[in-house]
Amino acid sequence: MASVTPVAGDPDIECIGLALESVGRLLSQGRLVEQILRQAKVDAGRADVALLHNLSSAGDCVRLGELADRLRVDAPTVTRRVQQLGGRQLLRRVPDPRDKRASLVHLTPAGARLVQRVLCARRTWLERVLDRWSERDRAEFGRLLARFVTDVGKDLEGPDGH
Amino acid sequence: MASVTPVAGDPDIECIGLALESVGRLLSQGRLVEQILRQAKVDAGRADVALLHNLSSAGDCVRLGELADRLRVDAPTVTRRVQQLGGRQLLRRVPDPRDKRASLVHLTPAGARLVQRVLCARRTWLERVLDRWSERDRAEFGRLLARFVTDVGKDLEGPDGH
DNA sequence: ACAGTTACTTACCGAAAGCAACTAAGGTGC
DNA sequence: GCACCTTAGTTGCTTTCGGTAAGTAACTGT
Repeated sequence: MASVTPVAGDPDIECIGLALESVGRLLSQGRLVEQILRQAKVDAGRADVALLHNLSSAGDCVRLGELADRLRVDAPTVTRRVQQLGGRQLLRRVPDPRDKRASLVHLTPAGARLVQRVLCARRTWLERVLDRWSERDRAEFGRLLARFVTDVGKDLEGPDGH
Repeated sequence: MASVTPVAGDPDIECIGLALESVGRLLSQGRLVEQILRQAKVDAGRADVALLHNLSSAGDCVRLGELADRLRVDAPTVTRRVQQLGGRQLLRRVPDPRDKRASLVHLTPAGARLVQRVLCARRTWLERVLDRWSERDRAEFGRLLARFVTDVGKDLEGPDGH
């Protein structure tokens, strides 16, 4: 019993679904990511790195709420990470001059260096993994993956309003 | 400060890395997956589903250790999941006749039905997300994603031996 | 100016997985 | 056949990550 899907759909869809499941497990499940972080001599969890990286690509001075939206987590999660990272001098908070409820966050030089180390380690890892890929496959993979991310994002925002 | 990568590498690599980060967050972080599960009326976590699905594609009667290898988690994790899923009659354990230390696991009909519901919901979701994708892009995405998974797997096993 | 909303915080909880230490069963050498 | 090591699984404890609920302070529309 078990084994095959009785209701067969588009085989490409099944293939994507299966691979996506594996990718999700690989990427989320400590192991791989933490290994890259250790190698980058970075003492921070995945969530920390994601926040810092996001901050680095978001330009200076982002509000906490915007960070939450970008990371697709909710407010308390961002609050905690920011507090912790602030304590470690990896980012700094300044009050928003236009809204006294809010605060703006920006990377410190140390935070920026950390992000660079992570990006560098990730690039090294990816280059190793994609070693035998053709130039064309890499470009195609990047393009499709990016498109997938935006389409999933749109789908998440679509049904229940923003 | 911040913003761009001072050390630029292959732009495709950067693009893939960036998208991969997003995909990882999307797939690991409850939200999306749990939404699919809820819609499939499945009362089980991601880890449970991953185990059951793996079991379903592994054929009958797999040992716990083999499950751990396939899922890339360690033994205690599998033990706990199997205990819980066994209690819910979604899988059954039988002692391994050839090794009294080990036990074999197989899906029950209820477990197989659960997996089918999840696959079905996932297919529906993916079809919606990939709605406007060309046939060619879907096929290409599936191919590249699958290749990526196997290459990452090889990389994980390579350095430190299996 | 008062009600309602927004931005963030605090406190509590659950899911998932890792590590260390343990038990039981299987194999090896002598 | 008996020490000895290895392997399969289990149990207990810890960490990381994130969500929900409830609260406070600041903004905003009428």
